[in-house]
Amino acid sequence: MPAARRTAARNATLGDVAKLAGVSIATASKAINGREDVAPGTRDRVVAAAAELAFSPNQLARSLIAGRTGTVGLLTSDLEGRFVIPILMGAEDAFGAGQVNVILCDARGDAIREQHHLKALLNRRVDGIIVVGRQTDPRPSLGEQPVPVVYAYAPSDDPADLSLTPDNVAGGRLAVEHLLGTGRRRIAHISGDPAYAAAQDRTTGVRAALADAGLELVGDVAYNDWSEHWGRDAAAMLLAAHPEIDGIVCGSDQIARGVLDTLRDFDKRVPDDVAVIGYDNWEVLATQSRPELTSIDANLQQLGRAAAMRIFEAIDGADGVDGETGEHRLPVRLVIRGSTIARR
Amino acid sequence: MPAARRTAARNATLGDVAKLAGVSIATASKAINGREDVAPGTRDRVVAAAAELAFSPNQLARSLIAGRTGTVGLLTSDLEGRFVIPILMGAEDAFGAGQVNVILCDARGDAIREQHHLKALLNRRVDGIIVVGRQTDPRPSLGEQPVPVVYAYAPSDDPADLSLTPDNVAGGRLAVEHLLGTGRRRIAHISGDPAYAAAQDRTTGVRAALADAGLELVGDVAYNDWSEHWGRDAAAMLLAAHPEIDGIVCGSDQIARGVLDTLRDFDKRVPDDVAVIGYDNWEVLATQSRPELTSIDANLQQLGRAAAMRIFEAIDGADGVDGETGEHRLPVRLVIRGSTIARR
DNA sequence: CTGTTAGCGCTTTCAC
DNA sequence: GTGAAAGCGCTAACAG
Repeated sequence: MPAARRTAARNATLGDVAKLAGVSIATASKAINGREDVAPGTRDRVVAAAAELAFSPNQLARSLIAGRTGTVGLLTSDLEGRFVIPILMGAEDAFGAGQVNVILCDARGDAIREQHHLKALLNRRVDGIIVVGRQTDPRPSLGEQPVPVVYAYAPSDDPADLSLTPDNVAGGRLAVEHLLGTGRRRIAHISGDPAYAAAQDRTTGVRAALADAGLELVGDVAYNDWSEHWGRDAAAMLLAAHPEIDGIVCGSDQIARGVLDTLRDFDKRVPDDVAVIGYDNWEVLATQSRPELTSIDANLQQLGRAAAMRIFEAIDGADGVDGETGEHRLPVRLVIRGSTIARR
Repeated sequence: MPAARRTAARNATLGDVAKLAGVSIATASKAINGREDVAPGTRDRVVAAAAELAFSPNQLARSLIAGRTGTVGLLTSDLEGRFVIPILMGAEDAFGAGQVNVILCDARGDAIREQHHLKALLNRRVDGIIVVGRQTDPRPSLGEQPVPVVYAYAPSDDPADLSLTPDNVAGGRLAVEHLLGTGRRRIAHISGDPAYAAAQDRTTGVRAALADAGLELVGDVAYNDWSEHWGRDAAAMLLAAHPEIDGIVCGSDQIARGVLDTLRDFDKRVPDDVAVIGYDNWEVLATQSRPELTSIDANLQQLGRAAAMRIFEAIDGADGVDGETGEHRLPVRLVIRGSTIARR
């Protein structure tokens, strides 16, 4: 039967170490864990024995006693992995390397599968669960659970839950303020599916920033979907109707890529004639266009970090005390590239 | 202190269930696990009690006894998550929903961090480890470990390890055979970093398929990096030197996207004048170009599935028997879109 | 069929 | 300082 490489010898137990060091299991335990009440000489013998046997403490047994596993479940339906990977990296790092491990479960957008995974995670006694949606629209709450649950990227529809989401309103604002800062005044906005909260929020920010400057959008917001195809078509329509446009805020980097294509077809120079700004800072798209795309980054790694920290705060906090609830919007960040400011 | 939603009551234990059902813990265990030797009436009482208490068996305790956790560690440095997510999905599915859970660790390309994660995974007593590289070049072996290790996507540099990689030679072949099938005869090849095994292997396949048809590549293989930028530049150079080209095999979808850009600049119609084929079938790139990209898909989900199955075969197999070793190349697949065959 | 007993590997009192 | 003993939650013999 085909299989993987043969494995090395079975793991040594604390008992093996104790025997080799000539002490009791209890003493070995104390020595290994650096407790004070062990004689220096004994400690050295135990540590040497552990090294010799390549002893590695069984985390299962420890967790069983401690009632804590140091693991977090990440429940997602983000098939692309675009959002979930940075969030996972942030969660892993929340308490320094190797303190927390993440069990990643992909529900593929299926509620049944999500329930299965939820149950599996609880059986494994994860210390908490981070639910990562694939859009920023509210998603069904998991309800009350025996461990803390934090909703990341997509908020829960239950205000009694804690949700951490990127501040899309601020993102829209940031985009427009940057364009205004580069001297643009005739700004249009092309976005994705208007049913998405992300689309609405970003537009709100865009409009607010323009209003603050005494300006309005050129034309209506062009909503449709988040694709490059739509970016191309929408830009063509907008430019035909409003040739004076000198700046375009896009709802996603994909849309922005399409917009760049069309601007090229129209012989418009970017950023000289028209500045373009994307959203998501999806590197593979943003850094490979010509020119490269200025974009809004949602700081997802920090979001993941924050989510993990909230979980352990909830555990460590006084029992029975309500945790923070509601939707918290985390700051986003502008990443400037050549599509808004010409390279020297 | 800000924290997550308050948690529900502590988990019930088997003891709680047994007491409520008026039986011993052992009997409760048997009933819960559907063992035969329990009277139907008793079983019902136990099940009812478990339901009432929302009992969920502590997997830690079970694993401690069984010597198996039903978890697999996924050790990666694929920051994008482009390869690792499909592999993870495959591994999760290897034995039906919820049987296996995956702990995903991102080493960020740092050897120290990788060692930390490896140790953490072993302490958690994962049943095996899948190592996912970010390119198909051989990577350093983890050496002998107490659990089976399978290298996926990137092979190990130690032939004593088991590695599962996509068959890049077959992929190059497949690409050319498809172009030949659409009547192309003057085929060029633009690829990425020639130091990558993937680049060399794909080129080997490309050349072999052409030779089988009594043909040769038009021009030299254009190697540089895997970017859209390079795709644009290389295509411009190739078309200037060889205007007769009617098919281009690209080493990545990113390169292919750049090639499409240049073909447009040169007023070449795709696929009528020139057919273009990408590699990786990265949906966000392949389905959003104009026209959409035909590409080679590495079947990573199947690769992940295979990797997980090998791990459990190694565990279940006779102890002391060597597992299969060496690099195994798994079949890839052609995905046809508009860049090689015109839409009706 | 059911319950008693032992024990997975570890930590933690609490005597000595 | 050190070690014996109890126990985390569960399963697996083995008696009854």
